[in-house]
Amino acid sequence: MPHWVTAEEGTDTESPDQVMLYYEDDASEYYDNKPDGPDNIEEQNGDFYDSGSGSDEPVQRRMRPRRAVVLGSSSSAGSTGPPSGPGRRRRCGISARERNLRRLESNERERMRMHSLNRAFEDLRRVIPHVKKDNRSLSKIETLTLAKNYVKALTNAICTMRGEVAHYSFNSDDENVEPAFVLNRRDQEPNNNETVSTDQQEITTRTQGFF
DNA sequence: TAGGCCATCTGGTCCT
DNA sequence: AGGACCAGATGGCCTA
Repeated sequence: MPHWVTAEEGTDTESPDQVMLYYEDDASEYYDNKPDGPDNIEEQNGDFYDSGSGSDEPVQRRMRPRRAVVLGSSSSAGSTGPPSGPGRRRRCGISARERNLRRLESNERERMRMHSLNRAFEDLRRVIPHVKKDNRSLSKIETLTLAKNYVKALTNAICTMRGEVAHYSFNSDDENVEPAFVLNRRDQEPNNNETVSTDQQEITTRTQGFF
């Protein structure tokens, strides 16, 4: 466990508005040696892999360095809501140790939440036809933009097949992402055992040129 | 070196 | 009350 140091360590009577918490150098134990637990990140040959997602892609795992943190001050996120600082609401009857524990638990939950969000992004990347650019995976914004375009293109294809007018047109914003379009995912994923139906091939062919 | 992308921390707000 | 969600801040990594 990290050694949390407060301005008045050992007392529960400090004003939360003036307490400064910081990690000592040996606090890296919490970050570097703590079990990975639910996110299933495994280190292999210096790279980290997400065994939960089934991906062979190395998962970037960058440890944020410990830095001084002032609790109780109106730091980054206080732009909205009531003014903070002296007089701000405080939890009654919660010791500094308890607050620290809550904060660490909250951080862990937030980390898990972001990991699950990233897994969802990875799943989305897998189902969007694209070609890796410079041998790198799609960024998040590219993934979302491509997905949007893909849905629009598929919708238009369906409309065309029904003899209806296409629902969507593609504007310049849609062209921000320019990864080449892959006609057949099986070309991209040789081990993919999925079968592509005739209708799917038809749709795929009709969406050519939208990406 | 600047800029893009990202992970993480953090505190406020919303929801159950 | 506590967890989920959100957005701002920060700093590391990578590439042009």
